[in-house]
Amino acid sequence: MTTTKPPTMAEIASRVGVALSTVSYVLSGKRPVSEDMRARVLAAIEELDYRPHRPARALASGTSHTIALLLPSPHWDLVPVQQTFVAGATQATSASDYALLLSTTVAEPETIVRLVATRRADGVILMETLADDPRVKQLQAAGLPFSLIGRTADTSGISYVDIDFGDAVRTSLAHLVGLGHRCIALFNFPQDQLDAGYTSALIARDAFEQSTTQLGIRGIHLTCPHPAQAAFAVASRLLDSEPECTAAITTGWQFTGLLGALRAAELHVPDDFSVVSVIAAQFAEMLTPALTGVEWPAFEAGRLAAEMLIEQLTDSTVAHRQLLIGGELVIRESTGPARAIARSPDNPGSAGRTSSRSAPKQTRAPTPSA
Amino acid sequence: MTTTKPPTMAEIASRVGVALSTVSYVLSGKRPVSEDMRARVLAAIEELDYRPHRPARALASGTSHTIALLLPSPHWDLVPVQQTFVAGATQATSASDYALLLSTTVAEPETIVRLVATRRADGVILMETLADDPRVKQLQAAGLPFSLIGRTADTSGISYVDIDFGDAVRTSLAHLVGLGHRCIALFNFPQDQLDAGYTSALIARDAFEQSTTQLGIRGIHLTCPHPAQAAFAVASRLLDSEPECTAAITTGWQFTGLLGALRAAELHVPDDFSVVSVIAAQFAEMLTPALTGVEWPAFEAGRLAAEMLIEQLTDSTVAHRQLLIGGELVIRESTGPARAIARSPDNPGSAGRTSSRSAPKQTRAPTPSA
DNA sequence: TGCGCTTCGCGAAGCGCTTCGACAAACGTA
DNA sequence: TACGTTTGTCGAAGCGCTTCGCGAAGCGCA
Repeated sequence: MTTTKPPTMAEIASRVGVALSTVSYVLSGKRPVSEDMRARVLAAIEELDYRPHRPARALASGTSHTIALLLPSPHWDLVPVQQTFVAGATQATSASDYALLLSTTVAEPETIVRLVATRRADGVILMETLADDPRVKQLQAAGLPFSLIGRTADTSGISYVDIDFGDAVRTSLAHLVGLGHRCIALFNFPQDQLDAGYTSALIARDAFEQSTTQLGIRGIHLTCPHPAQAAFAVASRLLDSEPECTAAITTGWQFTGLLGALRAAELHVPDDFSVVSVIAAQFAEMLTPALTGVEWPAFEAGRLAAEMLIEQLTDSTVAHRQLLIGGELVIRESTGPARAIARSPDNPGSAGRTSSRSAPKQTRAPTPSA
Repeated sequence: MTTTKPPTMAEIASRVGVALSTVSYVLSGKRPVSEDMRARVLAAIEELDYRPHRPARALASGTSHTIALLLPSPHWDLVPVQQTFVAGATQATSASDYALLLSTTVAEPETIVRLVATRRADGVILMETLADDPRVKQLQAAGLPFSLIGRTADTSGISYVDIDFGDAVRTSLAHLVGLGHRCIALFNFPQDQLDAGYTSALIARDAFEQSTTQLGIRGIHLTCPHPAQAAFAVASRLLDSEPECTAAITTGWQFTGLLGALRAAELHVPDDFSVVSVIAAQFAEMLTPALTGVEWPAFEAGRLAAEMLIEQLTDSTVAHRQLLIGGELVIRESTGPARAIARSPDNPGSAGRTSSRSAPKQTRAPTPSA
């Protein structure tokens, strides 16, 4: 309606009485411009509220100043950490005056290349990578700039930032072993994700098996179908068949099912059984008992992934950067000393209950607000 | 490295031995092209794997085929429903061969217009609208196409899709009243959000006050600072001072604080107190007890918002569409019949406990997996 | 005073596409 | 057979910007 045609560079130029190219050089700084001229041009730009026409710029310069972020699944059931990755990437992107394109990896892997082939984006950020990711191969084959949130098995020549999952598993194990636990289960991602080569799942498994062996304790590696609902059945079976297992580590949402199963079996957390989540959602402390778990600087990670990519785009000679960021194990109420006496199949939650109930942590209420 | 220059339309044209413009018309269909010619052109396109250069197209046509989605806050602490909105919008966007730009509304409201002024985007989707939203005014003043997920007080001439929050509050109230509750609290969004004019909060309040009056029951309207952690203190105070209050409706995450306070007061859910969440996150059923609450087709909503905008962009004569989508109250384990006897301040959780404990719903365990 | 040198601004040639007017050929009608 | 009409194709003029080569001053130095 009120849409007056926006001013172009030519109008700025003619208004100041200067060549079009001079205006361009004032803006880009790619050639020296006298102080006087620069000031006059900038004044005109200000006055007319001139904005460069991005597509025109993209056409002339051959770069769109845009990066694409590929979401793992179209329905986007991101766990909070992933969501935070996206937030971080968004922020870093706009901070560098880039734009962030959101896209889902649909069935046809073609999508990935298309974004860049059509010059909609200059580079790509990939999430949820597989150990041997076909998308990475495509990008490499096409010679397109990209960075990863996550990593592949062979990381030579690629830029990524990932959370140090292996370290988190080791730290969690150490914590539990320190509390006296000698038989610990790992509730890993679904089996099909392991089979597909989902890197985090593989790393968790390997770190767990290696570390339990090293520590000389018994480790039970479990995979849970459908992470969100999951793990209730798997956990019930475990509690039933492995009475000496007194603690578990979950890689994510499996803890909900696990906690449910523990409740159903009338086992008390942490007196009868300890639980650690290697990815603790922000609401870990809102649960009862509050969940001990590893917290990650996911916003930072997302930011870094974007920055790494933009750096690559800006300066093609820059070296690839690979970043493993550590998490922090926050000890809350779901972990405690191991019971002295093993559960008996008949009388599940009995052993040593009353005695250990008087253990230090018993604040059962969530943090009251001020 | 292997980056051969991608083919242009001119190359397609010369390869087929046809004018550049003909190729363009084959692609756009804006002028008739003979069947024979079209086939030859398409073959060449296929053969050379030609992709239109988007920025060039944008420059020539004056439209970028891109829409921008403005996230509420830079740190993006979206509740799951909001996240799902975004997912829906993403999907609809790519389905229409549009691109979706993600951006955060930073302090300077300037951002909104910039995206369009620089022709990065043709239109904007706004989330988390206020009753009197300055961003909406800006967009209207600038004459830019936009659609809302949410709505403003004055919705004349604007396209939006919103969830029917008022209806959800009424339905929830009816459910509780049907169970015999006569004094019900509403845990609304933080006071500052109400003050800022956050539409959903206002609607919830109004629907609640109107509906309780109509039903002839007592309604207690509460606001909770900081939704995520929140509500513990507010809830404790309520339980303390209002013994006859036997149920509450929360607009979101406040239920975690409320449940905590109930536990601390040794009140059993649902025997002593019923809880409904008007926005039930996907993990409502993973809680113990599983949460009764309203579920929303948020993916649809996001999809629709994007489609409405794209429709506007495509056909400027199209009428504005306003859509209020309903949620479904899913009754789980956190609501039950009201106690017959009121709590006494000294003996909080006693009244009628044992008797009502044998009520129908007592499946306390999460859904076991198959 | 004249030489080469740098400094700064100009003009023009694209970037890859859309779109408009023109025009040749094929059609219908009188 | 001559005429207007449609149908299908072409050429060229941009869209708003970047970038390259050129040249006009202005400089120091002999």
